Amino acid sequence: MRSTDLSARARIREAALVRFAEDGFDVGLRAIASDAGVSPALIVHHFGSKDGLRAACDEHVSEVVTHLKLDSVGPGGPEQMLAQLAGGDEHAHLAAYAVASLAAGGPLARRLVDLMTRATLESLEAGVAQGTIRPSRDPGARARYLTEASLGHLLLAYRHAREAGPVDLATLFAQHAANVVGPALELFTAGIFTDDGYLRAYEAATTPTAHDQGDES
Amino acid sequence: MRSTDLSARARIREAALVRFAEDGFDVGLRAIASDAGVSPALIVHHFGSKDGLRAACDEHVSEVVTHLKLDSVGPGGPEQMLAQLAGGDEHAHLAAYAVASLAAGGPLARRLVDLMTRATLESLEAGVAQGTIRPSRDPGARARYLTEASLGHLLLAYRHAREAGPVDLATLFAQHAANVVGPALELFTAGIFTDDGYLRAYEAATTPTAHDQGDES
DNA sequence: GTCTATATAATGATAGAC
DNA sequence: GTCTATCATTATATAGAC
Repeated sequence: MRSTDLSARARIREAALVRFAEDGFDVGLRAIASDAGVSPALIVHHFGSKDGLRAACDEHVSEVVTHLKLDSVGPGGPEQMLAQLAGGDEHAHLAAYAVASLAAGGPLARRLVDLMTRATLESLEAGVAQGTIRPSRDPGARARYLTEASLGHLLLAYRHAREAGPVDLATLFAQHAANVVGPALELFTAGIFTDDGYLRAYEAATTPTAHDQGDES
Repeated sequence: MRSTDLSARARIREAALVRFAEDGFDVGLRAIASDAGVSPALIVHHFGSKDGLRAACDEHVSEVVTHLKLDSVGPGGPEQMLAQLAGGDEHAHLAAYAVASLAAGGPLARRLVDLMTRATLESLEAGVAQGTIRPSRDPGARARYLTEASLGHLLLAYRHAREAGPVDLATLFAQHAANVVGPALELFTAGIFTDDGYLRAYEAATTPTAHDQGDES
């Protein structure tokens, strides 16, 4: 909490956060330096290298997201966490950076996926306890599956929108939700199979009977 | 079908296909030229520019994939199409390029997503006719939702694997399938909600009653 | 068609004055 | 801490000989 935190170093990090989110991680140091109103050399002086700058951005976002009180995920999926981060307050550019980071990959991406998986698991288990969500054979695998699938879906939509032009996250989330809610509710309510033949066959193959157990030949 | 097709031009395109897939689209012309055993200038001579080279790769893959007889998608999802392309025969590097292209975005990506969405729709409708798949309120939206979600999920796994090291597609597909089959079958068989409250509420809000219709004030 | 040699532009990073 | 000036590298693309 040094007072220098409000100075050039923080200004550079903020500018980088925005530039990385808007133009991708291939953007040059000169553009960031120009946005921050400093010289390119000062960036290197403060962060060591471009990777150091990105690492500082990652750490900052990771810290804020981790310590943020997020509502339960609910049936909308983990993209609600991002939408919540993006919505309204001054964390909007953090959300933009988080989404860009998820789309581009890198160290922060895995952390965010894990974080959302955990939140999804908690939400699902709460639903199970309440009786609104069906129990699962493997709750952890289900939470990871649902989280990664809906996140991957969102990132596909994000990339698609980005290729058309600058992305407004609020618009993106709204349009994506509109496309997804119907089919998702349908799927989550009744599945797509008319009977449980596939699942029963899979369970029969993966959960060995008492007779099969201990027979390794 | 000119005989020159077997010469340097084709060799460059093949080398580019492999390099783009393995190292991403940021790879330099020098690396591709070296692989093809030609000078960088010859690449520009034949393809005009680096983008021209990529466009030629896109077109080649697009053409092969479009004219390929692919089995129906089935419950495994659209990644089966890619796994089928990758498996066995000499199209393996085309599949690698297709996956890399899907992961990185660009013009080919949208074409492939559309293609797989159509295949998924056909497969689902066949299942509906057979009685194994439940009918949908909006079959087109459902096919797109399922295709994009499972593709997005696969691409997340692909990127994750790539960041660890070189990717063998067959291994990737196998591991991803192993992680996904259980939760997917569970979801596709019975959903995750214990009752249809959410869906009924959504349907009530989006399908206006006879009384509501025509009332736009 | 294919090459060597080069032009031109942009990058990340450094040196050293202030 | 912050700057100017510059270096070294790499990139795509071009010019022109053969």
